[in-house]
Amino acid sequence: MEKLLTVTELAEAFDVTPRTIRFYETKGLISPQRVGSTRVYTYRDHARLKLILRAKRLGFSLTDIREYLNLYNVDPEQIEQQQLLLTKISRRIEDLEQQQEDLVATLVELRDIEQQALSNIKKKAAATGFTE
Amino acid sequence: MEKLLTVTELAEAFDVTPRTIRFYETKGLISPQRVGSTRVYTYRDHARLKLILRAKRLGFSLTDIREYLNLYNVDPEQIEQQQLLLTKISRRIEDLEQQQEDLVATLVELRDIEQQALSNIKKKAAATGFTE
DNA sequence: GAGTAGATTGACGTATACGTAAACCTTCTC
DNA sequence: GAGAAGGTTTACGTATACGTCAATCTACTC
Repeated sequence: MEKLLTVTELAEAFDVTPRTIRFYETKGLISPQRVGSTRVYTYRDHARLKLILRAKRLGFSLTDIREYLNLYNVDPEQIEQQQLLLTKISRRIEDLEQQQEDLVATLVELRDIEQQALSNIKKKAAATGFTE
Repeated sequence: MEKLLTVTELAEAFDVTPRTIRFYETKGLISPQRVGSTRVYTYRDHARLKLILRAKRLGFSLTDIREYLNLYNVDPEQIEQQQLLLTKISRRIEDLEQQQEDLVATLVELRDIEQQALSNIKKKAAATGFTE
């Protein structure tokens, strides 16, 4: 038996607000079943939201994320769809590789500043006479 | 002698609009000299904009970027400043390492989908009798 | 010196991504 | 059965990041 979640429960699981999840639904990112009018979320929805939030942390727009999620649902029988899928994926991968470069470069610089800060503190400590 | 650039020239160099650069100025991200009322940008401004746009690609908000740029301008003599700098940098680094994880995970999944698509196409080609 | 090219400062418009409040339903619980 | 708890939709509000004029001001150029 699968444990079903309410909006609030799912929201708390990922530290977002229910409003956010409902908003994503209006944007077509996630579509839970209903019991009456109440939304209920399955494990699959949980996994889907996880994907959404990960993509958000990477700076994707909700529209981009919708596109991204759709990559998972392409009919394996339709060759043309698969071909199109390949080109879309290629573009995404290129973007992410660019981002990876940016990330590495930024990390290098931050760690450099960090080292300088440490050395500055050391110097000052020595100059002030930390042995007293 | 240093080659000075106008807004439009700098904008073209990075494929953004002059409006964008002026907007960044109102946000305190970049502050060129003036000749009369006209903005002129030095090589340092060029480098600074490069940093800004790189951070943007990583999904930083302009406010975050302002903070980020300020990390470069902390007085090396003020130990307290340097201490504060260290904690700020640590947080940034943590964020970026999280992002790196996200990135790697996403890339793995995309490449997986890519392989499946390729295999789907291959199968279909075989089934349709591509030898004829 | 009239025109054109490119710069400037407002000021308003717009898309994205939610926050927030109002009004309304169910569903327990006592 | 009255109320509290948590769900729903609808609608307006808001911060961010610019786009898009409009009006104005030099600075050449012919």
